[in-house]
Amino acid sequence: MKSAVAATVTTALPAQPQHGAARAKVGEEKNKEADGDDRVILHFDYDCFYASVIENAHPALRTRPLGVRQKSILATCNYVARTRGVRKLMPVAQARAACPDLVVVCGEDLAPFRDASRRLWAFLRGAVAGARTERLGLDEVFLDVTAAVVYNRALLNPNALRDSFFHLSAEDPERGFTFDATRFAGCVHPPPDGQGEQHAGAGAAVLDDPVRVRLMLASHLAGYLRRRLEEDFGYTSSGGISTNKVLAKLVGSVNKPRNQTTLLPVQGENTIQEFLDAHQIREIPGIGSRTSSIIADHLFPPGKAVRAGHQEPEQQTPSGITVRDVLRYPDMSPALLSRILDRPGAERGGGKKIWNLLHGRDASEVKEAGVAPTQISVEDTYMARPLNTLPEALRELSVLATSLVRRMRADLTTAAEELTDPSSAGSAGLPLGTQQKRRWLAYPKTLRLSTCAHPGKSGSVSSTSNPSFSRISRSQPLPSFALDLGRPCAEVAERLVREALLPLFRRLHVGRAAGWNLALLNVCVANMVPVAGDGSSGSGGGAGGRDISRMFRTQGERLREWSAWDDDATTTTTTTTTMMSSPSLSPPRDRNDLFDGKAEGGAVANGGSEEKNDVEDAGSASAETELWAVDDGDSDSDVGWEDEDGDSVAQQRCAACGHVVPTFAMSAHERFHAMGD
DNA sequence: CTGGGAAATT
DNA sequence: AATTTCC
Ligand SMILES: Nc1ccn([C@H]2C[C@H](O)[C@@H](COP(=O)(O)OP(=O)(O)OP(=O)(O)O)O2)c(=O)n1
Ligand SMILES: [Mn+2]
Repeated sequence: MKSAVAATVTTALPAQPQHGAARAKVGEEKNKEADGDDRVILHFDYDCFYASVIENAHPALRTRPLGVRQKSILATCNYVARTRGVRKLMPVAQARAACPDLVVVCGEDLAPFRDASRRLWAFLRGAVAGARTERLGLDEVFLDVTAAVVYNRALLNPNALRDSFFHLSAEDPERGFTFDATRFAGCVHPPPDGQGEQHAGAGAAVLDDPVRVRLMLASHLAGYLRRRLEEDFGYTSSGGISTNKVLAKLVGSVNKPRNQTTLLPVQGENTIQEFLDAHQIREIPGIGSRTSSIIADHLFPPGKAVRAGHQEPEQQTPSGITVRDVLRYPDMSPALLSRILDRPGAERGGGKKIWNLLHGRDASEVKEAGVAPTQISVEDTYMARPLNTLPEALRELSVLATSLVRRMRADLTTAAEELTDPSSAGSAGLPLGTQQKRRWLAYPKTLRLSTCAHPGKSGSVSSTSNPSFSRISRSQPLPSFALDLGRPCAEVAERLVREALLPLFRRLHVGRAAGWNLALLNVCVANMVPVAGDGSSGSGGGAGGRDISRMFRTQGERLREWSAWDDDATTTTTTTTTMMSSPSLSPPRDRNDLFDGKAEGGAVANGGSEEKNDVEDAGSASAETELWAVDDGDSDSDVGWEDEDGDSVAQQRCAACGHVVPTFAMSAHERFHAMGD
């Protein structure tokens, strides 16, 4: 609250002569509402992520319609299933009706997905020096690659654009890749004339349009990173390239599976607004179902006029209102939006924020995620048979607490190296085989228990956008014994139940000894305090190998690496010709030294955590045989991975189950054997 | 027969 | 402690 100086946004801008390539003063970000094209942001969204994790562990499933189930809905499904009418978040019964031979795998334990997500994130975060990375959920990553792109723009050689080299580090000239700077990688959004809707590779970049050149460079960077994710890790993704987070994410969904799209403003056209106008407001990241329906109800009151003509009883979330509908509404303005959305508990600058999103403006920074989570929770639902008696509740609390303690140890501790060895700053230094002493990276201060009562059988209101019933929660300080690493998880968990969770439970349901009809329990630790000497964002679950980017973690240092070229970028428009690095260095085409395929977060004892992924087959009774039958088709089971190239993928045979698995996926496959069964 | 989370904001 | 957003 110290200097709310620039809070009012008006800010006359008399003296801001810099144009185009002016880099952002990183310290302040609030009042720069100017063009908003001073950054370059990449967004990655892994394709059908949970399903991809399962497929990498069981490659035979790749060619089959696959759904990943949590209780009675499918969290996601692969693209084979989608062509057969299966959709994300679809009830299992409905999915099976649409696709009788759907293979259904249980995905209630998120550990495998969390683990895969972390390995991909560790790669992305070490891949581009000076870039900041932000994770959103398990399968999305934003990268702010402005510094690297500006640097590489300065090094472009106009006389040899086709043989350009993209530097991933200013310090190690060999780190990078070759690319053709006369074209974009992947798709561009408004599709260039003549080209079909889908394909791009779009036209030569005009060298004097700095934004266009930066986006061109970024498209190649995104393409390179996506190729690494696919070839080295086995995960395809969709990429979006633009100048802020909301646009990068939105445009990435234009060409969905295994593709990427760059939002490329066309001179003299209102490219960005036209792109946004056609979207349903609910589709804009940051405008959720709640906001969306409030706006819709205000513009088209339910009792009155007919909406646009097409309001079929189907149409779940989108609600039919487009960005254009909102912006064309009489007297629409940030202030009007604020009034519409105003209500107790509403967000402070809500109207203005929504207004900006509707215009594609998003000044929010890509926030570097700390290695340690700020919250860990474990939950289970009991829709089929709600909890009503104390023994039941205690049993479930015990299960959840055990799982929570295990996760605390996995995600909040690291191998304790220390002990008179400061030389570990540089690189690896793995304590081989020594007893796994671990120490806390951060410890939680708060324990919270949440419950949720069953909605009730008498068909209460199930409006599409409200939670069927509200959660209630109580919290208390986390007892210190919960941090004792010397005791078994189960023992700590039992004590946690008796001394903390049960009291919390009684506070939640005062005066009722039974008959709560609970449909959900959630146990959560939060309020993490970083352990001194480590910093919450320091080392931890990151890649074990050398990670150059770690040296540029702070903002000041981040800019320093690229800064020599950043400064004169504006003045020297075409004088960079002599700075070309030799493309003959030719980057390592095949193998990436950042990837050593080791397990990372799951170092802590993990054995038989709960259930492995059970496979069910709808059509036939032979559930198990579907998965483990090796002989069915060695030849055809991997067809999907030879799609475009015609190159075959290196494969190995799993010693445990005999299955043929691509080399890159072998470590994931083996992890599945280790997990259960 | 409608998951299992994580984060920001108030 | 609750709501809302995101996946
Ligand atoms: N309401 C949601 C949304 C997502 N997820 C999980 C399952 C997804 O696999 C993963 C990623 O979410 P996405 O929306 O990106 O969906 P997918 O990656 O599965 O599919 P797509 O290829 O459309 O990105 O997060 C979930 O459990 N519940
Ligand atoms: Mn995804």
